[in-house]
Amino acid sequence: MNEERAHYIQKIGVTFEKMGLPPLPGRIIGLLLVSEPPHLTFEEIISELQVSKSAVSNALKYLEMSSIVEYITFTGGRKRYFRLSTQKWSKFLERDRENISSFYKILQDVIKMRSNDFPEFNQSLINMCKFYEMLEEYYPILIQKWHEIINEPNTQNKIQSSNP
Amino acid sequence: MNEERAHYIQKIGVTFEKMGLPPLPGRIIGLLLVSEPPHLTFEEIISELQVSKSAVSNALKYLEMSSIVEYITFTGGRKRYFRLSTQKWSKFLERDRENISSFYKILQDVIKMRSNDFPEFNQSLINMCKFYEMLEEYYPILIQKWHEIINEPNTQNKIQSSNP
DNA sequence: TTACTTGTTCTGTTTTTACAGAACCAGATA
DNA sequence: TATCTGGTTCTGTAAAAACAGAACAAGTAA
Repeated sequence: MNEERAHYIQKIGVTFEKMGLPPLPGRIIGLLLVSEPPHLTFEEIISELQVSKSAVSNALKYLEMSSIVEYITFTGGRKRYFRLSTQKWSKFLERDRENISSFYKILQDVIKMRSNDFPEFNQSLINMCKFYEMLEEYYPILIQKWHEIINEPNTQNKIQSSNP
Repeated sequence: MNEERAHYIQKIGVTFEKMGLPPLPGRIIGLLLVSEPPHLTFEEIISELQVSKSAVSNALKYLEMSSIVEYITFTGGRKRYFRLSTQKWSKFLERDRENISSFYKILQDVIKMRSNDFPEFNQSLINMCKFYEMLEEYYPILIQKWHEIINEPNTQNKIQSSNP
């Protein structure tokens, strides 16, 4: 575990904490991002991050439920290799959107509940609503566009990495 | 404090908790959304939510720093009336985007750090990056569009609320 | 069968968070 | 000046979160 790696794992960890994940899941994401290979065993995670089995077990359970991590097994082996689930990545992104969308629904209810005694405030709530409407409208388009871009065969193999 | 109001305050509170806010700030947002008038004094917040002065003081400090709540004073009075800062609302939204953007920067660094030994994984990281690039590109456009929509004078006064 | 590998689950501890209560303080008022 | 109003800050506490360590379980190998 060299300095730079440890630094990134740390940094990625706090970034994901800010996004609402517990600390260890955040650091596991960091570890799996910088690891070569990008799949690690249970024990490797423990020894790299110096945490207990139980903590790792719970953190991995959390990450699997959140569609962030999955595991694979190699030929016949019972041992699991955990890795970032890049396929389901967009599913994870959607979690934020669910919060947004649930707040949007609440806002609509609130607007209906309110009297007309404070029209300025009501209007600003309506304006907020409009923003979320736009978000709901454009987000699926964005996802769609993204799938188009990453499936373009001519860019598919343009892998750029500085280390040879 | 009637049933329906209390229910919404609760619901809004948990929604904002999921978005990373502490419980009381979340409930204060809920309270200020359903209150008529939409501005309340320090004491009113205390008596409505049945919490301590210190808790409210800290929660309001937190909400002001987050650009969610501001206060106004009426003619000469020393008393502050706290309300949702609907002007700065988009600033609050931007906080999420800052997390996203900081993760995007990390991702770019990680891609540079990695060897070419696992090109498939590297490619999926690059694809993730592309999604964030798109987000960074379209979000400001969305904000811009939103401002255009809410400033259209013909829709400005179309206030629709069910209660007369 | 025993024993080992690969985790999981349970129990307890440490740390952090959220809040209460009281002391405190600054400006307005009497 | 003292006193009241409108908060803030300090100190302590209860509850929750994050984790460690040990016991446990399920499959594999010997």
